[in-house]
Amino acid sequence: MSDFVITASDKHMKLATWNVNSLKVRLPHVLKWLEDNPVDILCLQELKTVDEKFPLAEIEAAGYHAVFSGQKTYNGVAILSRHPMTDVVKNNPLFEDTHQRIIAATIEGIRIICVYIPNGQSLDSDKFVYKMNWLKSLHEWVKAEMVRYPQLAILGDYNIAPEDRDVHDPAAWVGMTHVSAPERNAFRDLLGLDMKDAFRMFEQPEKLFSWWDYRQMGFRRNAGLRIDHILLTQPLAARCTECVIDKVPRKWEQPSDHAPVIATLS
DNA sequence: ATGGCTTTAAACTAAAGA
Repeated sequence: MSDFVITASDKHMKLATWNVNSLKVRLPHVLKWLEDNPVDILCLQELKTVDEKFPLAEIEAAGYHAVFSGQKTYNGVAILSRHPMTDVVKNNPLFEDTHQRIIAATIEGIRIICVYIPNGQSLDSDKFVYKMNWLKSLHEWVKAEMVRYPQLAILGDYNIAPEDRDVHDPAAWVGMTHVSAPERNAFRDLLGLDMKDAFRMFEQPEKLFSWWDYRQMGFRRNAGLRIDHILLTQPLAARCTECVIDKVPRKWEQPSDHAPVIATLS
């Protein structure tokens, strides 16, 4: 009998991430998307609202627990989960930050880290220095967390297109943030902690992105970048059977400029 | 074309995003 007991780590799980670019504006999209895609865990970025205005009642009515870390106007992250969450941590304890860009929780034995990595603005800006310092500190923290939590996933908006094939027009992006060598090295350093980019574990369509510029009909021209990622430690990567980007909500009225990314664990 | 589009906060304009 005990041979057939299903333990938490054997449960089929779907993990997703979505930069919603204002939860106030996009709440109807989030609720509709969860109806169509009842994932176990959804990490959200760019809430752009304070915690007092987080739509907890609506999220709970949809069958989800929620933990969140918001601020006025900018940034803000949340984890929605069908299962209870424990050991919630807001921001990287190794990095003093006035921005709310990280929230972590343990769900069904999996350590989930939801990140909104800084944009960087331009390579010669103070914001780029901030982005690189932020990434360096994230690496240090994740390295330590992996020892405590062998089953660890980092989901979010990385604001890094890891390779040229993740960029609609690599020539047009030369010298821009999101594609520079230091940013790509920082992404590779995270993979170097023995993590897998879930999307690249599988055969994927060419030119599939997770963000498209609002301007100049970026989505219709497929002028996009793949900057939203799900990184998995080996024990989770071994269970990952699929990773997809869902372009459907990008076609809805008044969409976020990002699309959700979903990983399935067996 | 330091433009293009969207959001927020505030105030009829500016900052930030990517």
